[in-house]
Amino acid sequence: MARKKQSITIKHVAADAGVSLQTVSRVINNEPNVRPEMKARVQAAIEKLGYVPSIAAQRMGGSRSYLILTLNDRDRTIADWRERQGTDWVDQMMLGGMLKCAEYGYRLIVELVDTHSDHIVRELSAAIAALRPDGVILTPPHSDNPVIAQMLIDHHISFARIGSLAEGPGFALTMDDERAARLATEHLIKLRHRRIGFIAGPSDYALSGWRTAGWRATMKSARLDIEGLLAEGDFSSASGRLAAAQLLDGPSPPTAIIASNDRMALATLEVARERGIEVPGDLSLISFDDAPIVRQTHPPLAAVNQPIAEVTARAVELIIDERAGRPTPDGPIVVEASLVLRSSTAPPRGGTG
Amino acid sequence: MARKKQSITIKHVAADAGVSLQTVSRVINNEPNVRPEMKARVQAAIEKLGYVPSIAAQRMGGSRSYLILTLNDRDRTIADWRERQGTDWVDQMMLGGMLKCAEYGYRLIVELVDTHSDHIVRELSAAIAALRPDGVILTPPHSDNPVIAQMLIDHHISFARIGSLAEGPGFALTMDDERAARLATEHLIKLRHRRIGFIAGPSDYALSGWRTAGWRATMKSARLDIEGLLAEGDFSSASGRLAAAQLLDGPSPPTAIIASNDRMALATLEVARERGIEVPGDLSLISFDDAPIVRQTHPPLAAVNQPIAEVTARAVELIIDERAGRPTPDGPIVVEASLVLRSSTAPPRGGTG
DNA sequence: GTGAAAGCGCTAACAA
DNA sequence: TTGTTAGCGCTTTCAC
Repeated sequence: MARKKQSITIKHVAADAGVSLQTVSRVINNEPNVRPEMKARVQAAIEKLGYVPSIAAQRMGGSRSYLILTLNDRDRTIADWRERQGTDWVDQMMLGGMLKCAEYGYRLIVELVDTHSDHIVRELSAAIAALRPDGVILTPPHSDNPVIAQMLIDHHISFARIGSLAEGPGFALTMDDERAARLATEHLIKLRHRRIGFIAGPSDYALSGWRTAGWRATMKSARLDIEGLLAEGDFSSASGRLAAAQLLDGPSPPTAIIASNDRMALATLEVARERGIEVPGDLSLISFDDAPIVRQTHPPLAAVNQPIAEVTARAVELIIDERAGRPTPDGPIVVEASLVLRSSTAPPRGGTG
Repeated sequence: MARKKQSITIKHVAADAGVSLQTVSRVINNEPNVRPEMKARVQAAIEKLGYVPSIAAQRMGGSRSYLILTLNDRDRTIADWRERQGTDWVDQMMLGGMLKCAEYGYRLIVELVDTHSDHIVRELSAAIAALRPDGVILTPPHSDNPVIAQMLIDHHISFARIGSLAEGPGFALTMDDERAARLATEHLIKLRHRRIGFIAGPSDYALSGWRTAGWRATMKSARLDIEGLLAEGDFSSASGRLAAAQLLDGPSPPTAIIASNDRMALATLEVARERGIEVPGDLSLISFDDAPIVRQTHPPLAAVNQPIAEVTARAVELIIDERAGRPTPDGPIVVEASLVLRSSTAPPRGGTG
């Protein structure tokens, strides 16, 4: 077996095909103005030599880097990994994003960044300078961060914002959290619940507002009172326990609760169990996110399933399309979440709340 | 806010500090032969301008790419992600690998490859040619693949093999599967079990052999018979069911079972439940891997916890050390797995098997 | 200890 | 339609 120490470059291909470097470059990049015959010859040489362009060199030459970065919140991501509860967000992002990237010869790099503004500027600058990615995918809670957006604009980097409805530069993609909350609320109303509690997420996440709004609007349409039925957590388990306690210990507790994420839903389940409140007999429970863990609880939890893989794949596609000069849609892209029913919901005792 | 369209390069730093490009380069790379005074001046300029070296350019210049690749089995990884059971392997690799990479200014890129030999050569070639990684981390079942090793050697790329004991080039890292299986077996023996079944993994994974060997050796030391107590699965749930059935339906079924991964352990739990066999009353159960899911079952499963994050961090460290010319250890690196007890084990009914 | 030169593999702008 | 010429930002020689 020959030791090919020297990797083969565009030069070798050009020599083998008997054409200029530029022609090879044109073939590689699928550019026009190459006769089919030439193209075939070059491609034959590429095949034969097993040539693959160097991304570093392509970058240097001033074109694409074939790198797409995802920006994820460092603390939250690491905490999720450490807890080993199954980090659905990152997993599903990789599933959707990496596979789509691979289709186009791109790579996805996960970049963890600090939430604090001054850190984020430094970290993102460094990542951009070092990697020169072709595109960046923003995830909550960074999706609508104006500082990040401006930096990306300055550097002429395409970007997508997952979980965002804001207009402006960059592609906005949403799973329509408001609609998702509505679905959950309507399901409970249909079961004849009248006192439906809601545990909101932290306000630095735009989606927290949308989810709460969806619940609030649906309750209003059904002429149901929401007095004492809203509590706020920060997505953590501890905050979920507090919120659940607040709702359940009130003067007129809910017969159903929707929690804005899995962790808080699990906390609610715990609190209910401690108080001898049966789920779903005494209390129906619906969760947001549908991470692996909610399928294993007793009872398994109904949940809003977020199509993170799909939305990430779309984000990648949009970035690549834009870079390639293909037309891209205008408004926000909507990939709808769905409600997955399991055995955590039931009619309230007595048939009405 | 100024629009810095043109990113700042080593030239700007050199100009600002009033030195040559070369001197700046030396400072960046911490090379000798720079007077402290010069060094300080250059570093001040770097700070001031917020300069970050371009990885692409560094690569081009013929030095490090600051990229480390992990090679993971495509089908298995995607299947895990799709099932959404919490993909512990990849998560934990990222946790350990990314954080360690970040410490040294490296990035980790997850590369999915096909198991088939001819595909793997093509895919790895392409990845190497495109990315020119400084190092590659091999995971089972690719850790001892001689074709991969030879390619990496040919390209002078450092590599680490996770879950390998083989000598030869590349760093071998192991979680000592044999010892882990011994721990599990000994725990059961101490509980007075005498018929301890073992569900092995597929033979294309070297670690399957080690785990089985650990169980076998421990049984032998305790003078316990293993007749009819070994079944083999392929890490899938279906195979786990078959294996469990094979063991439990035998003439003299085990009072305890060790399964070589979580999925097969869960399958065993299911099969037991179907047959009315109580865990841990009638059957003790220990799992390998300790993925999130086994904490949520009823009962939660005792499991061998694989320190994947730590072992990946070590692998990254070894690669970076080698690249930096620092001394690296000789033999295989051992990061020991531990046995996590939960409520799935108990003495056998009647005190003896 | 420092600097000037050449070149890494590729693409953009130009010329033919 | 094709080929030629400059760079891209950095690191490596090898002088000084």
